[in-house]
Amino acid sequence: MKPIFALVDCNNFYVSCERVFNPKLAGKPVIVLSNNDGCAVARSEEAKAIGIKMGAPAFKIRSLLDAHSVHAFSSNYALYGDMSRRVMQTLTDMAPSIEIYSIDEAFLDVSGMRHENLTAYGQHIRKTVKQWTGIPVSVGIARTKTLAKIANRIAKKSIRENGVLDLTDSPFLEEALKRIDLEDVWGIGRKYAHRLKKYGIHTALSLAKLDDRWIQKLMGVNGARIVKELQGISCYGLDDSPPPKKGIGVSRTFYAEIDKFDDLKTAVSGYVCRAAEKLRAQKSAANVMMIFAATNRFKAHYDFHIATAALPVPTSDTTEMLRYADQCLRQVYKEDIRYKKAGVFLSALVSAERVQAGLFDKTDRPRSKCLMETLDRINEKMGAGTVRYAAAGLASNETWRTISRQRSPAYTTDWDQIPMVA
DNA sequence: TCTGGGGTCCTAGGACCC
DNA sequence: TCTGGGGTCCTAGGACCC
Repeated sequence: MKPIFALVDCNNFYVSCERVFNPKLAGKPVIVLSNNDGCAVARSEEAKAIGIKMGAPAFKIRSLLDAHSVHAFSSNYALYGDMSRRVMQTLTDMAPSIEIYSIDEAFLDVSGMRHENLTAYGQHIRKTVKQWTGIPVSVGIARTKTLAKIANRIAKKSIRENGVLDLTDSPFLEEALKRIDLEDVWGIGRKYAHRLKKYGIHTALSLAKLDDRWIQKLMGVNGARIVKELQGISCYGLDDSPPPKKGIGVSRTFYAEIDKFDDLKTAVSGYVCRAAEKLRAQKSAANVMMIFAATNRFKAHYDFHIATAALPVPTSDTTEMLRYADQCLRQVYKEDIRYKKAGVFLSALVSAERVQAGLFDKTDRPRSKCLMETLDRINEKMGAGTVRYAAAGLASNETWRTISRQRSPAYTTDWDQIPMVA
């Protein structure tokens, strides 16, 4: 049976989350900013219409924001993560199988519904998600994931489609492909679009008509797959149980630059604690740790230094990882450098259950495992950071820490911040 | 003054082996 | 002086995604 995919994509997701709890924002220009209130990472339609670009630095669009009274929010990941879970749960209940592709997108396998009216089904999804979560979504339906992406894009932009477009065996498929620019095709970024345009290829339609071997030479197997997908031949199936991550990283840009070792160590220790938590959450242990620190990449002299530690036994123990992080950081750190960003990468991950103890290992592993489990359980129940390592700093007023001047309340994840209905 | 964070996959080339 | 062929594994870098 040839597959059919539906791509459900939340409209301007972070902005929509803010609007659910603040209805006065409807119809007004709204943006959500990245960490340190740095760049615009989500924009309402009104904000896009004003000319605010994705990723625009806040300081460069300041006058635009003021002139149009744009509502700008700091990122509220606790809120967006929780709203995402609600949307995904709703979709899970409505489809035979689902692949959660990102925080605001999911592919559904709708092959079994091919005799039904898929447009009506799409409308049903839209209505239900909106009703149960308050989040508006668009639905694109097609024979391949790449085509479903395209259908979704058109559904979102075209008023006539009313948020849903089914391109399955559609006579309008060619017309749709003609309307899609190269760089809007899933898997074609700026670089490849530029290269293809030199050969006179400008739309998804001209891409779909390319010769197999020719595109393979230019873009490798991925390019050949994209072309096939555009032709309606499915190369990417539905992946409903994504494998554990192969690497885990935590990094931040500081609000103010750091030049003291102790401050840098406090910052990095915090990131290591968070990375170890993520590692344990997916039941993995790491063989390799990398610590890096860098200066401001927008200044003339850019410095980036990284040190690697091979962990003798794969571990997810925070205490142990903090020790190695300290060693690495001593190799990285230099006086008289003003650091703007630092982070940790954990790689060569293995399943925590299959860790072999080293011959000369002196660590009491069962004991440390028990401690970590207790720590994670308390923090899950009582809120993140209830119990934490002193190494990561107890003060929250250091000048380098990430700031969020315009953060909305944690409406759905904190009892003290739940909206009241009077 | 002020510019995010976290991932994936593929490929080419080097090291090494028989 | 002459200097094969084929395979695997690993790594760095490039390109992409949200």
